Amino acid sequence: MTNFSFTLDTTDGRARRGRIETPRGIIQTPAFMPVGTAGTVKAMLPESVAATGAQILLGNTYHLMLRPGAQQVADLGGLHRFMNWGGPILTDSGGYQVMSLAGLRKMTEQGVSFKSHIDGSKHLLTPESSMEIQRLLGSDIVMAFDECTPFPCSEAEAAASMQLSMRWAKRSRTAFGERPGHGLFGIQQGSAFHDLRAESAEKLREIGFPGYAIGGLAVGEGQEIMFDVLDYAPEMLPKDSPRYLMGVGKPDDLVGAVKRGVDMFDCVLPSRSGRTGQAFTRRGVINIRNARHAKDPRPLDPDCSCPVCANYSRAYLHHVHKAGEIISSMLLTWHNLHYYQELMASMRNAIAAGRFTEFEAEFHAKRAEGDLEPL
RNA sequence: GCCGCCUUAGCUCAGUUGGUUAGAGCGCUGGAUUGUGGAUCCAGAGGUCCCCCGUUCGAGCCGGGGAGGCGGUA
Repeated sequence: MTNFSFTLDTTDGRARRGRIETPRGIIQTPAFMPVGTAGTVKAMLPESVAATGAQILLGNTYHLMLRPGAQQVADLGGLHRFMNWGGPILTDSGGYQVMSLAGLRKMTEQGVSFKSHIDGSKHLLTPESSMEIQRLLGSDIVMAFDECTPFPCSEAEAAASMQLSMRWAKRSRTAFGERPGHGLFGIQQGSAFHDLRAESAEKLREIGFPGYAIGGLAVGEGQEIMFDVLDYAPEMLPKDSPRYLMGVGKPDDLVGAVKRGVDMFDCVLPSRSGRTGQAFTRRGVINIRNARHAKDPRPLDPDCSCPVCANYSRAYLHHVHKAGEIISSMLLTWHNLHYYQELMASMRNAIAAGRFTEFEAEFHAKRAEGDLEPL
């Protein structure tokens, strides 16, 4: 198991059950990757993240480049050792920050110069430097450097952005070179335009990657448009490689995307929402700060097997959240990540059993019931 | 007892020479958050301007009286 490989075990409709094998461990797909931007899944110990069932984490080139610096991470033994996570790590290339930090950067054909939001210092990210930084970090799955195309945008803008990302994908592939045990993923762009998505997929396939991401979604277009794109975009990518939908999403986004043939996801929502008081449950989303939870002795989700639901009441979680206590972020993030992993596991089981359609119906039926009746 | 200062939203306080529907921060009640620039952002509710009388076209603001609080002093 010294190389990087993907095996497709079962399909059910367009939904796929498979596994990615890396020297650092196996990733069962469909998979959800918790986001650990700056070398930590905020509010979580690595062993707690592992206990939720997560098999791979996401880290970020841009943030680690600024602080503490890629070379420093490398000098301290690489990101895995630095943050005490022994499993696989995927690193984003900085492409998302090209969009999200639009006010702090300048783009050229060569790459993107950023003005650090921390100290104002200037930093240049290019396909070559992004590959070098991700190599220094030691990430197992490296993402090509791209521009996450904003939404909405005209077809001409989407085309120009996609073409640039494809030229950068080629440069990323060249700069990545051959690194046994590590994989470089290309990223499809093209916004919500079918022909651009097709052209992007074709260019990526010509370059050749061990995995492919669908980028530029979940950027404000809404679920309906996103699903429209996912009705055709995954099929444009090779069947025998993992397909990674970047930045997605809410639980029902994940279910709809798996149904349409997506294998991997990452999203800040379970961790960020955990810090701002939102909990994901089988019955939908609840906001723990709402006054109706103040005296409720019941768990967040009575059907959840996580330690938070086993040991803490909504009333306690309400109290510690309103009091601004650190444990509030810890417990809600833990529950949310556990829920996401249980959701992925149940989808994997459903695909393996050939009953994804039934699973989807049950998933939506439970949510339609709504949250627990007030006491 | 006397002197001074104070009293406006749940709390801490702004409020111009008297002029439409009296504001802020925090708190409260909700909402948002999708490859993390979020102790963030958005919205809403909430007032007998201590009470009474007077002046005035018009008073949170001016005058008189009263109540309560803080400080000083004998």
